[in-house]
Amino acid sequence: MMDVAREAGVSPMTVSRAFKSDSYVSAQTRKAIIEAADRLGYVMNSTAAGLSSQKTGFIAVTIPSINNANFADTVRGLTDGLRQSRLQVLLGSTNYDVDEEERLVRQLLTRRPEAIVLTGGVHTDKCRKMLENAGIAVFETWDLPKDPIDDVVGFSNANAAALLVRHLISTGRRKIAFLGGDASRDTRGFDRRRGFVNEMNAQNLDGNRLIEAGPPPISMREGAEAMAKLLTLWPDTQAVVCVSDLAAFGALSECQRRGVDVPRRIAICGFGAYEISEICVPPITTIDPQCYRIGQVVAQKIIKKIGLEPHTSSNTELGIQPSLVARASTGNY
Amino acid sequence: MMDVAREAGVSPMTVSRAFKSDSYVSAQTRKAIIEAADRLGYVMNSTAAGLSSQKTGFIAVTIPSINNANFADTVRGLTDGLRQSRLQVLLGSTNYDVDEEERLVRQLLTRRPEAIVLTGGVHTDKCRKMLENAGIAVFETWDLPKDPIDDVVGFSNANAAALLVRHLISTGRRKIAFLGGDASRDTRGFDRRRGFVNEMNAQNLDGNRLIEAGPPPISMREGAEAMAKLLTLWPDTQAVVCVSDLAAFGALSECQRRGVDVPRRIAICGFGAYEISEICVPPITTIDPQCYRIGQVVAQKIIKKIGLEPHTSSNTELGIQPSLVARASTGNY
DNA sequence: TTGAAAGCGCTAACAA
DNA sequence: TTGTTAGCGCTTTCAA
Repeated sequence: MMDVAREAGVSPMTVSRAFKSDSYVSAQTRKAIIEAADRLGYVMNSTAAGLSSQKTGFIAVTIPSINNANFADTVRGLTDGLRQSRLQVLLGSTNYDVDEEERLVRQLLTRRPEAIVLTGGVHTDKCRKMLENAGIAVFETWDLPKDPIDDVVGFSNANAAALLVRHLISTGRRKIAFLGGDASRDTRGFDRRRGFVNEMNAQNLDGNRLIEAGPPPISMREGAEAMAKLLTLWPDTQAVVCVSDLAAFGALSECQRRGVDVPRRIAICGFGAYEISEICVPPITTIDPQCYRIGQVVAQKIIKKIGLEPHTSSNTELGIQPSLVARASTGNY
Repeated sequence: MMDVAREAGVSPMTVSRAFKSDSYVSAQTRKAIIEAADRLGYVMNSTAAGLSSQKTGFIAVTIPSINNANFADTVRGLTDGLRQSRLQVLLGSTNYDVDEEERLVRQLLTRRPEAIVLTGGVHTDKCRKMLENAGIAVFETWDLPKDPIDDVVGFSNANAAALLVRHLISTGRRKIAFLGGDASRDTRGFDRRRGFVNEMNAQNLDGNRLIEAGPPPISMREGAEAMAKLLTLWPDTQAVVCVSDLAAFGALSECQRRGVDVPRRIAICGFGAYEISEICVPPITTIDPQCYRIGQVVAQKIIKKIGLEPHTSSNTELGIQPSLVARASTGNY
């Protein structure tokens, strides 16, 4: 920066100002400085800027897996929402594991992000404590935790699953199964199963047709295998709620392979409104959790909060309303 | 850190050492320091550490879209490969746009990453210059640029497409179409099309059956629409090479909707070895570009290079060998 | 194995 | 609108 200042014939401080869009620098001085910087191939050093200003410009984000279109959509919403700001997403993935999440959160906090966005509302005690101590805005998403750390932008996975159950019942099905992972890690998947069981019981139906397809996340292949298991165990099943569209598509493909008619012989629904559920034949009934919108809303809230500093907890939990998308895979019974 | 030092009864320098796994600190001193830090809720400040040591621990990575399982797999391979090191991925997406890439690269370089990993080998002049000036290892991936900036871990998209053409010809097809985006942005998609046309010409076949499905990336829906167009324009087409598995699955779904038999009436192949191509009915012939492996290899190279500093260009371009995965969607002609 | 002094490259605060 | 001074929280270097 000193080199640029010398080249442009100004003080380093003026160079610093020229690189911040808001600061008061005369247009021609700024132009001269930018040109000098270009000539010298100078690129700002955000590390030094962050140390000095105590503002790193980072928004830390944790997702279970980078390989999941739902979470990727939330990150897109967040990134797009922050594009016009000085803020930049710093992303890490937890592999659906709270201990891994704790490690990741610790690592991310060393970067002094100005806010942190978590997927899910279940964390280790240590992790929770670190987050509370960090003195920054904390967002829990994709869930509705009973005792939130700070702010929440999410929805009830249990209620969303119940929506599917009622839809299936309204189309005349009674013998309904749930296909998901084991309850070990994916708490959102577990909540969906809980929502399924509760709603089945509330409707005086048997909520015990549960197929476990291994540790989350469930792949298409595992969905197919689980469907094979289901057809063997309870061949009279009339409908199945799958923990995600990927599992649901796997299940559908297994039916196609076996010549099992969907939806007449068995109805299938998924979760997540992945593109595939819209395009496959028949298209799959699903829940749209509004992934992109979750990210967008978090971005808006962050911009609003980081304006008023230091962090003032305004804590207006925002419920997302997942919507049922009824399609042919649950029609014509 | 001074507070922790006071709490533990040592100097700040000793605390600093205690937090670096390699440094010489007696086991009991370290234990006391870690406990003191825990009591105080202290978390290291990587910003200050980075400024002082001139090592930020960041590896910058650019991908066209976070919403693409192929690139996500490469990022996974990279992240997994760096897990045991002190290095952390700093990810950004370019939206398949070189100008956006330039902006992103500039932003990422302000964070002073110790290496940068790019998707693709086509960049703006300014972007290239910035990268050359940065004095860090630069990796171009998913491509085989003629004039690489530094190091390369990729493959020839054109050759991979030719592989598919030869496969289709070997199964008896002659009237073959290509289904992809317009050539505006996705240079890898464009290279695949080029490889298709060249190979068709080399085999004395008509390489002009090209369907453009809009700006990249091509969604499943656009793949379906493009297939509809293809069946109208050239109804006697015997096979179609799609720019990606997503487009291919869209095309397949359109055939199912119309009762067009795949592979007897028309064969379909894709690109990318996405999970869907393996699970759908019939499974889709594709190219496996070894996404995860690309990331793994880059991680290995980075660890090797960042050891020997400052950056010594060892520049051993590593060719990835994409493999053909022949499946039912191109069988039984 | 531990400590003291200096400084990484920038920005806040104040002055002109 | 521009400049001066001090210091952000660590690590490097050198000494003990």
